[in-house]
Amino acid sequence: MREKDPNKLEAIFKATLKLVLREGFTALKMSDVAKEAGIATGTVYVYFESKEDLINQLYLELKKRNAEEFLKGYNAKAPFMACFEKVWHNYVRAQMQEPEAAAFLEQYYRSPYLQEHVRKETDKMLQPVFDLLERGKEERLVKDMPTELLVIQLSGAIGELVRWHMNGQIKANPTIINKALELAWDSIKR
Amino acid sequence: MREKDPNKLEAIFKATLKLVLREGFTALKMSDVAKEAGIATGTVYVYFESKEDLINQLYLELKKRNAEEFLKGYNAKAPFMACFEKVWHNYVRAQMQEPEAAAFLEQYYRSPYLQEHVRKETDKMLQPVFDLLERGKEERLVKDMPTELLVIQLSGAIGELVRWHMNGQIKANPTIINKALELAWDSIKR
DNA sequence: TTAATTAATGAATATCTATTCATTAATTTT
DNA sequence: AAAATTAATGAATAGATATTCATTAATTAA
Repeated sequence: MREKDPNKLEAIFKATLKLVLREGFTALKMSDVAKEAGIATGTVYVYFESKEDLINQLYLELKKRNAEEFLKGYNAKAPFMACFEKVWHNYVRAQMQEPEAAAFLEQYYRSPYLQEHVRKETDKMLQPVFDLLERGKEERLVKDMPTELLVIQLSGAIGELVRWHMNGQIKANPTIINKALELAWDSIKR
Repeated sequence: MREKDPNKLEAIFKATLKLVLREGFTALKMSDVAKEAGIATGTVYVYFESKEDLINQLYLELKKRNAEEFLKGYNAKAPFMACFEKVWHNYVRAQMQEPEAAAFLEQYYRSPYLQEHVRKETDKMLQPVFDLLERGKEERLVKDMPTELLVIQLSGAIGELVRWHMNGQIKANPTIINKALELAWDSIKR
C-alpha cells in the first residue's frame, strides 16, 4: 500500500488559497489548482472527491488552525487587561499571518458551499471573546453594552485592517497594530 | 423603434443582487437571473452584452446610488460633531438599506471582474470621511493617529454590524445603531 | 527479485452554463 | 391598416471546466 503524500495535500491547499486570494471562488478551477500545486489534474482527485469536497475540507482545516492560533498562550485566569491584549494580538496575528486564509473564509461565507450548521458551529470559535468581554463588564472595566456589539466593534476593525493591509492601502507594522489596539480598547472601555 | 423596458433592466439588477446575496458570485447563472427577473434568458442579452458587462454595470450603478445616499444632506460647514454623526448615520443607512448591495460590492472586490483602477476610482468615495477626520484632528477633537486607521476603525465596525445583522446574529434597530455610534466615537475621540 | 498495490498522470468525456439566433410578439411609423 | 422596426423568446450551440479512467510510475509486501 503506497502512501499518499502529505506534501501534495498541503500543496493543494496552498494552491487553492493562493488562487482564491487572487481572483476569488468565481475563478477557481481544478486544473489551475493542480497546475499551481505542480501536480496533474487527476491527482487532485486522489486527495479530494470533488471541488466541493476540497473547499469544505480546506475550510475546516483553516478553522482548526485558526482556533489554535487564536488561543495560543491564552490563560483565562490572568488579569483582565492581560487577557484582552493577548486575545486581541492573537486575533490580529492569526489574520495577518494568513491573509490568504482570511480571504478564503470570507469567500466561503458567501458561497454556495456554506452550510448553515457549519457556520454556526465555527462561530463558536468566538466564544472565548464573548466570555472575556462579559467578565470585563462584571469587573466594570468594559462598557455595559450588548456583548455582540463589542465583538462586532473589535472583529470588524481587525478584519478591515487586514483587508487594507492586503490591498496595500496601509502597511500594518507593529506600531500601527498597537495604535489599532489602542483605538479598539478606547472603544469598549468604560 | 420599440423602446427597451426600464423595468426589465431594474428587474435584472434586482434579481442579480438577490441571487448574489444568497449564494455569491460563484453560483450566479444568467439563466437563473432571467428566471428570477421573470424574463427569458435571451432577454438579458438585450440589456447587457455579457455576464461580465452585467456585473460591471451593476457595480457602477450601485456605487452611484451609494454615493448619493452617502452624502445626502451632508454639509461640510456644520460643526464637526454634527458632520461626524451625519456621515456616520448616512454610512450605516446606506449599508443597512441595501444589504444586498453591500454583499455584492464585497463579492466584486474578490472577483475576477474587479479592475484595479476601478477599485481606486471608487475608493475615492471615502474622501469626505478622510477630510472630515483630518479636520477633527486639527480641531483637537479626534486622536492624532493616521487617518487611515481611523477610517478602518469606523468602516470596519459598520461593515461588521451589517454582516451580523444580515446573518440574523443581531437585530440592528435604532437603539443598537446608536450604541454602535457611541462605541465608534469613543474609539477615535481625543 | 518479483508480484501486488496504490499513487500519479493527463487526455478524453461528461456536464454545466454563457451566448446565439431563428422565430414570434409588440410597438411605432407611414 | 399595413409595413417596418425592434424587443422578447427559449431551444440549440459553443465553450468552458469538473470529473473519469486507461495507462504508467513508484512503493511496499512476499
